[in-house]
Amino acid sequence: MRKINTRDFRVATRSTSRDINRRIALNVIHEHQPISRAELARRMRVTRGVAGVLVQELLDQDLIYEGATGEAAFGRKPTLLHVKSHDRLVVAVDIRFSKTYLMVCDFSGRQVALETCDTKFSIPELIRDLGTRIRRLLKTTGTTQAVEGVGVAVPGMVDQRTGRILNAPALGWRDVELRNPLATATGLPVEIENSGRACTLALLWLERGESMRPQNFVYVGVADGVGVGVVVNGELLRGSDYIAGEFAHVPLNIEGPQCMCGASGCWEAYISNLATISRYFGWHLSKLSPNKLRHAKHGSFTVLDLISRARGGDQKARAAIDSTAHFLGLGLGTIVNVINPECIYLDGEITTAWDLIQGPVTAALAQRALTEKGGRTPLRISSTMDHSRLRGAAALIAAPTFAAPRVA
Amino acid sequence: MRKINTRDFRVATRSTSRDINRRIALNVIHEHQPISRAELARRMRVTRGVAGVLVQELLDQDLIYEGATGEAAFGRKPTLLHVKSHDRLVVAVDIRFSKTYLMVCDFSGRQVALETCDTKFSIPELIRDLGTRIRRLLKTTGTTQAVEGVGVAVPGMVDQRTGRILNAPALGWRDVELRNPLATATGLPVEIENSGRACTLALLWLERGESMRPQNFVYVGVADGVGVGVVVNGELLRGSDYIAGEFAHVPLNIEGPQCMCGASGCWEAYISNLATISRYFGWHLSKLSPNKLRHAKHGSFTVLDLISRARGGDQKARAAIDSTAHFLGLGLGTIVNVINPECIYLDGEITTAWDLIQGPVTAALAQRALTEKGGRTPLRISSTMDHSRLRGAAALIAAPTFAAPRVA
DNA sequence: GAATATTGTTCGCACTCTGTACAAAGTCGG
DNA sequence: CCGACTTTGTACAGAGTGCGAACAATATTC
Repeated sequence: MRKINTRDFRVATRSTSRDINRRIALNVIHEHQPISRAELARRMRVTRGVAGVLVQELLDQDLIYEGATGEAAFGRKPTLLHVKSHDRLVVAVDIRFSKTYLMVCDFSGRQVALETCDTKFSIPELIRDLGTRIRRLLKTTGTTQAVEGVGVAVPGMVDQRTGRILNAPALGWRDVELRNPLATATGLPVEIENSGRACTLALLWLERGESMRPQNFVYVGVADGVGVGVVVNGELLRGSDYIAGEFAHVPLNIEGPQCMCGASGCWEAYISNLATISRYFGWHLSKLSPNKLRHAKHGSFTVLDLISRARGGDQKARAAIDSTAHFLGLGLGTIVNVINPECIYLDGEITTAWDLIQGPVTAALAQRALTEKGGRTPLRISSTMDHSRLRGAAALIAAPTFAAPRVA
Repeated sequence: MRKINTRDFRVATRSTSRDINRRIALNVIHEHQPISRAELARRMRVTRGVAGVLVQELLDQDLIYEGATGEAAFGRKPTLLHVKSHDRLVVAVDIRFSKTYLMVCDFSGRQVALETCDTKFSIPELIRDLGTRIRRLLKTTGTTQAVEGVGVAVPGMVDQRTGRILNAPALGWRDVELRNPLATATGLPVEIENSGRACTLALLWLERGESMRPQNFVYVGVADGVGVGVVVNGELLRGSDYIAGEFAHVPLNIEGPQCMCGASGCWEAYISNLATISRYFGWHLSKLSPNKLRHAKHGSFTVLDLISRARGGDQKARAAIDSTAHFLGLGLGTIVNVINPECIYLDGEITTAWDLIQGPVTAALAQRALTEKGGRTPLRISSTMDHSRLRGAAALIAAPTFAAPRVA
């Protein structure tokens, strides 16, 4: 039951019905490929005549192609249809503190080329560098196919509409323009998004073959910080200024440890990798000197080391991880009470110890959830895909092809 | 950019365009009434021909009517159109611990009849009582017009889809069926909703004349408990089990005071009227005996008394209110970071002291908000309308007439 | 009274889905 | 091999849409 916005709506034209149904057909083919026209018609509950016309238009637009002839026990054999994704290319960029990753991939997220380089912290330098690298990358990888855009994932708050980076403390950026300069430097459309939300988009748009994603879910990625993405009704929650979904800075205790964001007691300050390691070494996060902080963040000792120590019998390591698990579950309880998703996807190094932390996490979640069913919200380990941030950046460009048309 | 659900979608038929445009026309007329066909055509950016046909259909369906002839400086005078809401009736029911309110009103929320009675805590008794009262109420108030349904607001968690009350601690109900028995008892369609969300629906659907509501906002009502409703893209956030939006039980401090919900340190435990009064008297909420608790909840001393003492110079009262204001602002900060609404509507007795609390509230909000602009999210005092819960209950029945049709 | 302006209706046209008929291409059983 | 049967894919008339232009109705201005 959505209210129509009387200030900004779209009336239906005589081609609106066809637009809607063509898009539905594309999605059904994408989901069930390879599929015949007749099967498509049955799944869409339209006549084969209409399905035939829709398919012809999608063929004309070069969005799908006819593959081999299929098998059937009886009657005429069907011609099978596939979505054309292997020759539609995207450049995905993942900017982190340590490194910057560039990937060329197709619309389904399949990798074509990959490149790593040091992160440039000066914006003009970054833009110049990315421009030359992207041009060279496309030249070397046989750019016979058209590249349709550049997607960029950044650890920080991004206004996805204007393409400005509002605040990226990890990179030291505050209110800088990135999209437009990069678009002119590369001559391609550019989209920018927060890295946690980019991962969420990858889950929403680029997962096929595996079990279907629900229309309502939350993604939680634990790394140096905590990235969260919220999907409601099949759509990423963006909010009025495109900065919604920041569960990382919901407090567990307003009198708790200082957080990087300036406030105190944020969930992130309890469960980030940095917090877990600090807990092990007995550091006080808020009292760390900048030097020690940098060392803790990018030192040689990682959460993975901590986990292996815990597995080796180190009780202090085990306690640090259990504590993180407990706080992780408490925060998930808040997400369940506020968003009530069908499931929550968890990502990050800490999830490799899922066998160790599952107990405390689900116990803490059930403790704070308001309903018993909410307490049993399924937690799924986001099958550690390679380069999920890069795939999310690619989804920024690929998604509009498949998205539902705006109506009413 | 919404993803199409390939398991559950709606293909467009040849009447879909007309359905969409007819509904848009109804909403534009509702928003700008009285309005002529030509003006409607201009606002919808369609030809006058199409607008004329849409209007004719709405007239045939008895959803609008032709009013007086308007004035124009030049040319033929327009016939003005109005939405027919005064002869479409609803029964609204608001069940509280203290009293139960019944109202007959029209589709715009205009009151026709009102009745108050003691709340029945036994479900079979409640249903029998409501059934007879509704029948009698409709008989005495000239039921020449058809009554289209019964909307019920309940303080507690409600599965709006099945009409079951999951948990209403204030009334002592847990997992009870209410909708279907009441529907058979009254012979009318019944919809049930949590009272906080009902108020949100009233804001979304039944406010005209005043300034337009945004498509993204949050409602926060502070009473014995705290009721919250979240509106995203013009739609109430319901979640996968219809229990989303429970910001009342997001923690401020997981080691804080015990909350009625069983968890500790919930926002509600810091800012409910009960918490404010307890703070004044120096009670510890979690240590109150059931007897004292009942007295505190329904005793003669209310937050309004506390406010008048504060205005009279009582420093302890002033401190208690300031403290509540501070915690209120901290929680609003969480809402801003998670939902990023265009504005937040505040309701409840405490808002009558807005001149006293505005400072601490906005300061605390800005303290926790991640962006400067988020910290300046407008807070609006929900212009204390009479019976906002009842109007929300009415909206449960009235809204489907105006809602956008489901497509794709 | 003629010119002008605005409202509201009508009609041919292009575009859409719907239902039916039909051609194409295959299996099965004799 | 041939006819009965099944399934796929296409073709076409029909009904429901929006689009654009023309036209009638109504009122003001000069």
